Amino acid sequence: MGQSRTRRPTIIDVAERAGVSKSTAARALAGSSNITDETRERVVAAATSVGYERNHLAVGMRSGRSGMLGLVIPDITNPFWADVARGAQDRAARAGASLLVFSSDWDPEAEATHLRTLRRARVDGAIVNPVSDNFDDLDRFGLPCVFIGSSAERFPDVSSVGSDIAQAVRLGLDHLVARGHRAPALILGPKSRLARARFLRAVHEHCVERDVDPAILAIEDGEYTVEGGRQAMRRLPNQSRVGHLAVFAANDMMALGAMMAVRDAGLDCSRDVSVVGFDGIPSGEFAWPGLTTVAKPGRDIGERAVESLFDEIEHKPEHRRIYMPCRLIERGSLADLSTAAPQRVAGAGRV
Amino acid sequence: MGQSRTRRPTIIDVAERAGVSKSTAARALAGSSNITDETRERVVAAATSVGYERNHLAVGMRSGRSGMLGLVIPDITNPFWADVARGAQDRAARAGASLLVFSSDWDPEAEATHLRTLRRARVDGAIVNPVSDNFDDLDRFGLPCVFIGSSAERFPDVSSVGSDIAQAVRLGLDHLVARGHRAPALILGPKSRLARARFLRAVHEHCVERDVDPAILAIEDGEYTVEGGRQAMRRLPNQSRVGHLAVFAANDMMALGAMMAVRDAGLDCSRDVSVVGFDGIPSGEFAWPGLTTVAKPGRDIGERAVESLFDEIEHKPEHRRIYMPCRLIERGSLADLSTAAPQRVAGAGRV
DNA sequence: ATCGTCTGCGGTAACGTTCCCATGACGCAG
DNA sequence: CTGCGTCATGGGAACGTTACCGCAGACGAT
Repeated sequence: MGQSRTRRPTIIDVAERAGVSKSTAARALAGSSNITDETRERVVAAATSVGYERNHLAVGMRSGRSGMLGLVIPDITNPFWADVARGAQDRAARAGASLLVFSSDWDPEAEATHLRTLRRARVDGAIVNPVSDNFDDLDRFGLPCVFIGSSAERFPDVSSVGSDIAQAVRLGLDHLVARGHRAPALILGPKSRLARARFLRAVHEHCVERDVDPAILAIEDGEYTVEGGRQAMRRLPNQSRVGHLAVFAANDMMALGAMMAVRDAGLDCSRDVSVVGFDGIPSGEFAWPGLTTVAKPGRDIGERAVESLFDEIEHKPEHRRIYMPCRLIERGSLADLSTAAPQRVAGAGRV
Repeated sequence: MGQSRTRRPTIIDVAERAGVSKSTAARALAGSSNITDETRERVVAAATSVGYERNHLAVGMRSGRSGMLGLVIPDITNPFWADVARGAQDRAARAGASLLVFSSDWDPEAEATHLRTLRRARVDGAIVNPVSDNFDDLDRFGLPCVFIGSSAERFPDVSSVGSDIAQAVRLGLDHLVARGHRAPALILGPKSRLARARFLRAVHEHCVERDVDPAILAIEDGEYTVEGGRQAMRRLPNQSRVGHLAVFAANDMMALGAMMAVRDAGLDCSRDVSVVGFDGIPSGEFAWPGLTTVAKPGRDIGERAVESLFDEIEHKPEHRRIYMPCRLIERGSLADLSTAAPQRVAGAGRV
């Protein structure tokens, strides 16, 4: 309504008002060297009185630093990634930087487009969950860069932050074993994804330590979606062999889909089938039964990624790989077979 | 790895390479007037060969337009708001603009801080879900601005985009009535929120049209959270009076909380109690039973908000209020009493 | 008293872009 | 042949900021 559509005041307006040169005004506002207290106060007073606000574009132009960071994630609509974005945004804001967020939709082309946009916007650096497998595309960023997620492993020369999948798998399996499920079936992501391989490797190691032959584990693949989990569950050998089927899914969405498949089949989750997920998305809390899952610290990952990115921008050339610990969230989707009358599975002992 | 850490090429580099002046290079790259085809081609070739990319900071500085927009929402972690952000981001990208996203956490102070940050970043405009009730704070933006959400009603002089709550309530109530629930209880948000009043008004109108006295509706308030819904549900007069309790919640999170309270009480949702939500968040799909809800078009709202913001920036001074239609998502949380043997409620007729 | 040094401040250039104006070449009409 | 209009191009300024350099005055030391 009443807001005057006039030009925003510049440092020159401030200088004139304070009766000094713009150099002096700039120095006073920068807070630094060789200024009389009296002058500084006059400048500061003038600045607030005209409502001066430093123009970041001009600063960026002069300094070569825009004070902006980019974040490219597969899907801001997925609560896990939103959590990452949230952490990154907070951490950036604390350092006085702003965050440009883009969703790549798992599309390498969209990813490339967004990265070009970020470069043009002159962001100081970017955090990317690489969807593309193409090293050349990524190498040509010409931008300080930090990767998120397992696929980052593909690019050994770029700093990365991710969750500690080995520890997470261990957490999930320990819990399963403690509840009497010694050889759970696995629902994994597409074979093309590196995360799948890492998950599987961790499972194998855990099995070997427990003298369980990993080969006996039933495995189904699917897309990282509800529908993918649902279909994978349907393909899983049903519990003809064992009295109770336990499933460890590599993703909460898939786990929820698996639970739906269980219901579709007229069975009961946790009585007939146990499900453990991986991610820690809020939907798992509202499912019935609540989804027991291994939660990734999305927010922390976002924060650490920004910190790593700052290091990268400062040319501290220590490319690092950071793995954040996950934690188990126990809800109702896992049956406790350990205290119940031992069934075939629980009593199977070492296979 | 091998990327050279050299200076990014400027238009002057392009000009030199093409053997023309920077003015000519600029004209050629702008695609416009009075350029020989031959020169233009030479410049374009030079540009691609040195990998030139226009510096948006410099453009912004020269033109006074940064090509960036701001979005301030309560919580990016909430899927509904993430959806809004997604729509806004897409629409902005289509117009060649970038989006700065901030979460205010329902905190007026954080909101003010973020708006200051946006002003300093020299965004061309901002989309805000106003948390603050303080008109002065908001008026002093000095930024082209579009509001989202019901609270925007408080500020009649600012364009706004929101969901059509009247239509949404009608949709929900029509569905409830069609299923035989003539007088559902309501779980609403805090009295301070304008959205509550609008919701309630729409309910009243609907009741009056059906010759139902609105006063007979049981109403409980709560925070817009799962816990808020859970507690509100507990306070609701239980079904001593009526055989079956139907609840219309003003928010999906509250609806999910209500469903949890039903389970806590040892009752069954949809057999003993029906619940209808409002928002359309994904969690409602995975709850059991699936949450029947009125879904807001978050993504569309984000897109339209950006379009309105562009109008605002162009100084088209038609402050407008846009209400987007909602749609019903039918899942399992609502019992159908219309076909079943009419119970007391269904048979109650007009009260 | 003179010289050197230090301190506070002003002038100016530079970041990369675009826009306005000037300049020179060329064609065409008088 | 001259004058004028048109068109492609070049030169320069401006956007707002900061860093560097230089200058003037003050003050201590010789």
